[in-house]
Amino acid sequence: METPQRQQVLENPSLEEAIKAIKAGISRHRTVIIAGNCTVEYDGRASSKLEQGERVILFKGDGSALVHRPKDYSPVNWQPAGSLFRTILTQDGLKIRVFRRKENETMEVIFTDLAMVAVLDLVDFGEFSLYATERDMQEAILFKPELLEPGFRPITKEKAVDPGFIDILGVDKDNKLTVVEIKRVKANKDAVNQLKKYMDVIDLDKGRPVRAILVAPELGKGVEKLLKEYGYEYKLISPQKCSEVLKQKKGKPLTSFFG
Amino acid sequence: METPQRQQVLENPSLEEAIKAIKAGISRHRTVIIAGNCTVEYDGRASSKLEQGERVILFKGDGSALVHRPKDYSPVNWQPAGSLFRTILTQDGLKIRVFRRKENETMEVIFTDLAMVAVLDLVDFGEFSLYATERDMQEAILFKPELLEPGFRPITKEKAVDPGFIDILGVDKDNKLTVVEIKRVKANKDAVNQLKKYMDVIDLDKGRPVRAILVAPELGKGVEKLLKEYGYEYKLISPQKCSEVLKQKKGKPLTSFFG
DNA sequence: TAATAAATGTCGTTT
DNA sequence: AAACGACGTTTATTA
Repeated sequence: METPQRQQVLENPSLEEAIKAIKAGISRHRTVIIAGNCTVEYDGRASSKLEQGERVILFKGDGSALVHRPKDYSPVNWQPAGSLFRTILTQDGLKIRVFRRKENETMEVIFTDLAMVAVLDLVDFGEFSLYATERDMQEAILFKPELLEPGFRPITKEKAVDPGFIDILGVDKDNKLTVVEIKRVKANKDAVNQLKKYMDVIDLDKGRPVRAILVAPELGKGVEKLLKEYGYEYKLISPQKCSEVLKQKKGKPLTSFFG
Repeated sequence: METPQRQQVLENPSLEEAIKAIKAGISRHRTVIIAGNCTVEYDGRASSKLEQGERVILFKGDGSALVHRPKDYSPVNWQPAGSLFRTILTQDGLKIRVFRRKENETMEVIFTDLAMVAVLDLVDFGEFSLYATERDMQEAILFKPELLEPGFRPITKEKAVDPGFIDILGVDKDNKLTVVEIKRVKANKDAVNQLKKYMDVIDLDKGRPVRAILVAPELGKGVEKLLKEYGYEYKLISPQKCSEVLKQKKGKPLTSFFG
């Protein structure tokens, strides 16, 4: 009886050697890394063809797959999680077919030469925390409304109106209704238009003066002018600052979760 | 004198063994794959912290880096091409610092245990061709205008107007000016609004009736209604169909290029 | 360098 | 299942 290995690494294996390890790895939902000469075809929402060349391909236990060339951050071909893998030895080489039912998409990788095959049993329960998202900014302003301006009091968050959701709806020190739109990066004209959509329906509903404030760390070209045209205001707040405020509130950010 | 190896694969190496291979690989712009137990910290536009766990990390010769957990298509942390790597052995473990000057961003991976280190010299000049992009659809309609409707004649493509670029501007069989907006996936309300922005300035400029046609393989909810409100039209064309047409035109798609 | 629009965008949330 | 918006979006194109 064989001892189950936690990992298996093959260097320059034959296709026959490799296929056994790959099939075993995939069926056990291991992480399979293959480096070698291959072609890739994709057919689905679009279609693509990648000619012969040496790449690194990752097959993960959740059914996601990535084809990485020796350059670039983004994979040249891929399929998201939930795909099905089928590995067979053909006369063209070692073929791994990745099928995603949801989008009826297929990606086929055919290896002619293998430099390395690694089958790994990765254990990863590490917590991932991302700080300074737009949600963090919203939370920070709700927790400490004076970040926006003295006397501001939030009424609701994610207030549903016809065109969508108002990030924060509140009243200012003079009890005037105030619509707050938050962007965590430089705000462009679209952000102002989004704000205008909310203002249009708010105006209709109440028929009384309402303030509109765009919150962002920076404004894009022509955005200040556009804000002036509509009579809206701008408040510079950085996501970093909000992150700081949230750290006071609690040890962990909202966006923490467990693997 | 050593024979320069084309690749080096270390299984369960010590940090001391590994660092030599990694440093050599990075300095020669090789593709370096590391699997092992690590923590990751990121600081830049946002910031993040990833606690201990086993992952696969890719470092590419162009300065891109990816941290992949055993699940998910997308990397949990990354840096795009152009980043600088610095590898050092600290008392916390083997630390690889990835710095991107452009955004002033830093990603730090600290390995405490290594399952595998692979340094590969990948050679990849394979041509990549992607079919059925929005650009392909535009080209197809320009090449065979009857795809849109009989008698249609394009005047210009990518016509610059104040809000942006009109995909195709042409005249119909009755010589009426026609604005064509192309979407390669299901068109939503934004597509209609984009079309409206163009129509607003076209109307202003000419003061004569203009047709607006939204081209897409499908319409989202409420889009047909919105089109009717504005008096715009819809023409169903699939990117696949356009791809077919282009194949007639020439052997290769427009979007082919060389590595 | 900044702005704009596309992407096999992906990914979450809500209807 | 579709719609909607955020994303450390990334990427390409153009002014």
